[in-house]
Amino acid sequence: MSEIAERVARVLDDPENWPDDPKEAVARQRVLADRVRVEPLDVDAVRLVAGLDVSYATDNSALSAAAVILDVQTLEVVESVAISSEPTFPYISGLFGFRELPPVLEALGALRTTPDVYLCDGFGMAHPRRFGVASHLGVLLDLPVVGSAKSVLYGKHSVPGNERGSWTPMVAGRSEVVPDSPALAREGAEVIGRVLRTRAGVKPVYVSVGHRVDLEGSAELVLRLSPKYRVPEPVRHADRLCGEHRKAVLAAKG
DNA sequence: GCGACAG
DNA sequence: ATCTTGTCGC
Repeated sequence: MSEIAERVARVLDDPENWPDDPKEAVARQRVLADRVRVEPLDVDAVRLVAGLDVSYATDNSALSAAAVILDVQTLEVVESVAISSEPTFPYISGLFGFRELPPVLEALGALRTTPDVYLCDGFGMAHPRRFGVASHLGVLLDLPVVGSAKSVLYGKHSVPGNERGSWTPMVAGRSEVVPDSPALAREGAEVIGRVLRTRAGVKPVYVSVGHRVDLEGSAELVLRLSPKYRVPEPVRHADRLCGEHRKAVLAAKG
């Protein structure tokens, strides 16, 4: 059993990690959020990235997770895993991890290749309690995780330029005030993420630090992983795979 | 009290 | 997230 598989087993087996009540879940987030660490990410040193995603039926009857490892240089799939299970926690905005991480962890435990970085479809620190699913996963396993979301949950920002690669900062807070230069220069502006245009003229993605990476490196990595489409390749592959897997399991069950 | 609300 | 036809554009 790999080192990561062992960590996964310990994390899944600890009841403390899986509250069944939203109130307890929020309390748990506040505790774990203190363990989030920002560390430099040397993008040039990254070889393998694992994209993660989850798919589920509207009626909550099934839920599948996929982990797909890609070579950053060639963007070719090195290994992929998909598993299926049932939801154990409801969908509540801000409490994603408690619903999606159990199956994601199961998939990660089945991987035989060890990626350098993990990429989640969701937020890291750009979250009301600075503890989105990417941070949640990162802290549970103490591994480097980057968050890449498709819409905003929390924070304010202005709109980046239309060219691929342009970006604007996401700042903590809920007011209508956008973080223009004076606002950022102002003391106390807390940058929690980055709005990144990965494709010219197309809606941007929202990048944030999950755990043990930094925002600059995370954004650079996401941009490299999105040479053609809005969503970074590892997540696109994982999205497609878990969707197919869920349908296949559904068909098999009848 | 009211509006917002990742996937 | 999922359910889905047609449609606009490179």
